[in-house]
Amino acid sequence: MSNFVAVKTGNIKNRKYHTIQDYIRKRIQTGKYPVGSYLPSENEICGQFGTTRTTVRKALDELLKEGFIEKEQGKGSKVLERRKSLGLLTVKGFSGSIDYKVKTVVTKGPKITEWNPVIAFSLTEEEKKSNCVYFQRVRYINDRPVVLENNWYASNELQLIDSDAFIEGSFFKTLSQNHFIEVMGAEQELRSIPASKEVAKNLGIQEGSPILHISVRFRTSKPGLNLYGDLYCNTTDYPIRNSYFL
Amino acid sequence: MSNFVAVKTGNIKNRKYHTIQDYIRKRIQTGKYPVGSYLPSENEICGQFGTTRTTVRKALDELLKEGFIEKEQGKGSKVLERRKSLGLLTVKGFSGSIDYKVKTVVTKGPKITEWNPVIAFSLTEEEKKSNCVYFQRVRYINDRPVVLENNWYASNELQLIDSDAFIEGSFFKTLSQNHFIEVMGAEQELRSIPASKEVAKNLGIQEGSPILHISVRFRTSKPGLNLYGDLYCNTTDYPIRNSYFL
DNA sequence: AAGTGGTCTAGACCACGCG
DNA sequence: GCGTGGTCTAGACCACTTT
Repeated sequence: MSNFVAVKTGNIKNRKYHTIQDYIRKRIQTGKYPVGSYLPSENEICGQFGTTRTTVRKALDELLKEGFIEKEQGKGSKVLERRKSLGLLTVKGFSGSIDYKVKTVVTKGPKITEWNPVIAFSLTEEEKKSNCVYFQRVRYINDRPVVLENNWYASNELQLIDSDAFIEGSFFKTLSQNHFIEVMGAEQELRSIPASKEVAKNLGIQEGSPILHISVRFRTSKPGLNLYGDLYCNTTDYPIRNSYFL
Repeated sequence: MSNFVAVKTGNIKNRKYHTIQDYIRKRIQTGKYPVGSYLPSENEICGQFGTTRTTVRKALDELLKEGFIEKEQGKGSKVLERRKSLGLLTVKGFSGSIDYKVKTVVTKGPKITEWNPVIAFSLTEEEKKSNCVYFQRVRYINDRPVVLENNWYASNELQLIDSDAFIEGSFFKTLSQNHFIEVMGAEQELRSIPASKEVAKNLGIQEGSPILHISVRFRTSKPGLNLYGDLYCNTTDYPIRNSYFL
């Protein structure tokens, strides 16, 4: 009898494992499966959705790839703190180390403006037609400014989010928990350049000293929504780190 | 009856999908499944190994993650050109674009020396005890020197490979095809620094102009073997690119 | 129509972690 | 010893691509 259910499963775009995957992801994003806790066992999930372990495991495998959970044999599937950053460039000391005091200050915006021409990537037609939301942040380590960061996104794709609403100062965390939007990938261009007068002033360094400039486009799970960034990093004391595993 | 076979499958460390995965990977590395060709169909592989599609698909899934193949629904599993570079930093234009003429020249070694203290990562005890193989390369784009690259690895882990033996000038390709060693991941530190006299001379630029310095440790599938790198990049005309997807 | 990969069922035994 | 995730069998139907 339950085979009739099976017949229904192969339907157009109604993949059962997607349903399970989306359900669990949303519960993680809204904190109903808190960070550090364990998901219900695979067999329990089978019961909840009337399916088999093969299908449940496929859903969990996807969440594993997305970085929401990790698996511990003999124990269960644990909800992870943050998404595992795969290849994301991070300032040494940012996120993780306790030896550093980290602070982020929003110095401009968010406000609606025209696109800024410094962006190293070509905008889509839809983005060109739209205005954009812009904001600027300065990141501090041990009370010294280390990164000056400009960000833009198309204002027709996402409302202006006030900086007061940033969860723990993080724009991405806000996107995930309040809008269910996730970062799917990114492209970056890195250059070594002399510091301009404005950058030098913001980072408290000499004009012309070597600065790492990063231009980045983040792609998100919301089609058409990209986040563009323009970062100026003083790497003298805190180099940029990037680790990845296959 | 055939269930008795199932009983045997769960054995210690003899995962059937690993056997299949290793077999296919080795055939790809040695060119028996040439780049661009299609693997035998999943059902054929089932026949060859006396197993079911679930197991074969698990093996192919792993090869997919490792970047050796891609899947095309309705057609088959295709052998990929190179391993998909996940988060690897590459000079814009290197590997892929036809607009650039790329050349690599080995300027020093390979030869056996002492470890160089510039390496930003701490060596393992085994590495400290061993001498190391060192070589230096300069990478050109359109006949202009763009990257000066120093490399080291522990000489007790891998014999000295003569630069003449580098397949297409690539050390990693040589490792894969002749030694079945793959890169499993890497850690990198990036800094923006003024060019030293030696770097300036090698890259044909002014002493003191901003240079991107990358210190990298590649981890390989051979336990204990790491490859260390020390790169100086002139990013004025060719920025460094880094893209990744989840 | 035939062949390929994608999804799914309904079981089974194994290795691991913990009380 | 029991529950958890890890591996595997032996089938089935679906969607996509090509002949």
